[in-house]
Amino acid sequence: MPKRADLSDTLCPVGRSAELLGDRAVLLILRELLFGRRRFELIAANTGLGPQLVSARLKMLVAEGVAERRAYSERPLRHDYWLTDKGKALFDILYAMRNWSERWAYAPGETGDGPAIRYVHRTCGADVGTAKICPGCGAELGYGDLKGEPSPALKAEQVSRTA
Amino acid sequence: MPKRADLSDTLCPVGRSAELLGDRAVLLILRELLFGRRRFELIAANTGLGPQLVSARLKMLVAEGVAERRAYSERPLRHDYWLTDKGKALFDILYAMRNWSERWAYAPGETGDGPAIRYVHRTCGADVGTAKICPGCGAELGYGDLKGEPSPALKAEQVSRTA
DNA sequence: GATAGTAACTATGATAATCATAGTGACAAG
DNA sequence: CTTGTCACTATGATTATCATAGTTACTATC
Repeated sequence: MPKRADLSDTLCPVGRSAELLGDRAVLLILRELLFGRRRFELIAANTGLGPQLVSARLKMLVAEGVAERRAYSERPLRHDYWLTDKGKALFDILYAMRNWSERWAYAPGETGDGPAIRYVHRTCGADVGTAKICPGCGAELGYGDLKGEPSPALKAEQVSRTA
Repeated sequence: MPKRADLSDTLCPVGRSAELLGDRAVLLILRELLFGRRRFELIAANTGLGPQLVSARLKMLVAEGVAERRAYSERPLRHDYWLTDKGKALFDILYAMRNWSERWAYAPGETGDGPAIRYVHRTCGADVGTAKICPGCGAELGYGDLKGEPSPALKAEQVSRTA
């Protein structure tokens, strides 16, 4: 393909974020980072993406100010990736994606009898289901407010990817 | 590139929707459909995508049950594209993208003095800003609840695309 | 009634992004 | 001094994307 058209100068807010998020690799890497999986090899394994793609996208995310690269060990020198505030704010989008999928993306019974990931509000303990505000306490739900519990089937899939 | 890896069988809800949404063309076309722009040529013009890409993606969206193709004229035979309920539910995701961009994706003053798109709650008239629930009446905000008003600069951009 | 639109597409060739696989550099452990 | 770990980089085959032009089936105008 020719160089993909650049949308970063459009004034449309959906277009702007589409430039960043309209890319499978980016979405998967952000999922990993939002789940607190920060190491290169773990991200590559969990997403199934090749190291070259992971490398290229992480560099881009750092350049965009969405993630930052930190040394977590000096000897041997090792780096991992953390979300910035700008990156953490993407939680709302990925959470909306999760909510849509739980409702529309599975065949009946495909996830067992519950959702693929059960989310609980950390501060009040309520199961939030797919709500935008906590049904227990009415608080808005943002980055870090939820504790996710993958279904047994999903957990098994995750284990098989890293094995 | 080789055939892109298929994620549609992953049990992760973010992975599932990433298969659909991790594509610039899809996001832009969904934006058009959510804004009520249903005709092929208009979608192509507003997104800047070539007709072949628009055609391929619309076919996919129809196959996925996100959109449907309807005849709006018999003589001459002409078709356009409408969102299904499954498609309308994607509003939450695009709205979250818009909210993120309004906060993080513009240089200071780039959009004038307000947001790139001002959204007003249809039923109560309140300016919702970038809230998830209406600050005026407390209602949840979904597809069709909001009336968007693009800033003068964005409106000019849209006009220039269709000219 | 021949020419010029209009709208929704399809066809073609050049280019570049992606994948799979293998390899590198710097260090630690046995 | 060989093996292992981790964060990458290198290479070649494949294919999606872009730009541009063309097609089909009508309607409207001259």
